Amino acid sequence: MAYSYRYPRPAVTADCVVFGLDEAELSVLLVERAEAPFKGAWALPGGFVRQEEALEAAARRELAEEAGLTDLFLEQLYTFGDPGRDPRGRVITVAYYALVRLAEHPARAGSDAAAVRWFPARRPPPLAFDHATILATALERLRGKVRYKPLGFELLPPKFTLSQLQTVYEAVLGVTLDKRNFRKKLLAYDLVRPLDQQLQPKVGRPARLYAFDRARYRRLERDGMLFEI
Amino acid sequence: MAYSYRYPRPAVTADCVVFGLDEAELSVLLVERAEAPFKGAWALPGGFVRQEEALEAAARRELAEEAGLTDLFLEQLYTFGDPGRDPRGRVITVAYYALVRLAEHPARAGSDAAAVRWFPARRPPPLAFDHATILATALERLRGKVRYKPLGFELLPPKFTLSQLQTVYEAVLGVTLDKRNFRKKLLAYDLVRPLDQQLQPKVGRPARLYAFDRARYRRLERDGMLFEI
DNA sequence: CCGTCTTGGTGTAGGAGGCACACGAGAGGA
DNA sequence: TCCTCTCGTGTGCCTCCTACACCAAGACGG
Repeated sequence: MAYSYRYPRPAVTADCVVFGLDEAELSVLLVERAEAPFKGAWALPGGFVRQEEALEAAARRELAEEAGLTDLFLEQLYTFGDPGRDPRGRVITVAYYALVRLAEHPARAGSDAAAVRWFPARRPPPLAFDHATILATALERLRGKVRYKPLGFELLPPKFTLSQLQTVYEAVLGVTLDKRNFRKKLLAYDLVRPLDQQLQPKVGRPARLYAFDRARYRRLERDGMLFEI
Repeated sequence: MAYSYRYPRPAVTADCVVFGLDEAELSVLLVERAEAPFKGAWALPGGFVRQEEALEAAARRELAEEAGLTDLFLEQLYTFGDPGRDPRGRVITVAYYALVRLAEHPARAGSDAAAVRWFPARRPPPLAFDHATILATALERLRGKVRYKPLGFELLPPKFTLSQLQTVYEAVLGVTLDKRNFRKKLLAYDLVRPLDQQLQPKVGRPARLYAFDRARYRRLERDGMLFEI
């Protein structure tokens, strides 16, 4: 069976830049390509968009198929469509970026990929296609957006300590922040709710756990206030 | 002649949200559709991406063909691809937004459109397809980005008065700004170069002209300083 | 049991920058 | 000459940002 069109049409894929946080380093999930072109090279998870499938749905499906990831924060990044970016012909890629709690998602290959692994996001291996450009674009977007949208929480478990949250911001922004100022500013927004629980670290004093309060964030957003780290 | 593929492929279009500034109101350029579907309705300028054409190039070509616009500031906005957004079948639209100096570009229909007109960007007529959604997305992006990127200058002629610039920001942000504070803040960035020329308004005192200094902006950007209105 | 190690948690003072605010200047037209 | 209109300018207050250091709580080992 074949599909015929009067004019040539590009193929369309949805690819994902999945970020996770490994201790204090920002990581990106890559899959080893099982097929030519770039067989054996590392690439972003993704694949062709089906005819009756929304773009974001395609991205989520590919993540589930290739890496077993479901229910993650996912947002459209940019669309890459230069002729020649894929040796097979004209392929337009709608790129997404995703944030996951890495601890909950150890790398495991899904049915469609030879291997799946986390890599340091700022020191990736050589990538297939123009995926290095896509990754760089995603890093830039993440760095820009984390400052005024509550993305940082997506990289952490539902209950987290303020030190962990600070680590997230430091990893994403690539800077070090003052502990007292960070806590003061964050608590002033009233976006995190302190819990009556503590997290026992390997060594040192136990730390209080907090939870992100999405309802309060929406209220803040509606009132025109803007959250800024 | 027909093109056959093993799997069905979506058609891909590039559509543009073109903003201009008419006195103190933000305007958007729309074209009247000459063909079904939505024949006679207003729509964003745009059209199909050719096989060997980059996405942005397609957007620029359509703007030239449909509205005679060339050499404008253009940036990718978002990609819209829900099944069912076009009654002809699966169509994925890579949307761009553009900023032009409206005074230099009176509306005139190009070869491919029945009519071209400027409309108030916040009170558009009913639009074809999901173009109202695309316009709303563009407005939101513009409002967000104008605060930290020097987009405002793209809506003005190369030589402008500070009052005109303030009007741009007020139109885009939808707020009123204090004249003294606006000037103080802007001049502190050293991004506009005062000229030894004046603009004579219809009535009132003549105003000094300024020019945006792109080189200084790049330097500022490189030094990690961020421009914020 | 006590000392040491490690991480958690807290307050203040000084300075920069945002914001609110009013009036004289220059030009044209009546 | 006077009226009207737009341009252009400075200050004071108050908020928020930043820089900075020490005690607390628990674990572990000697």
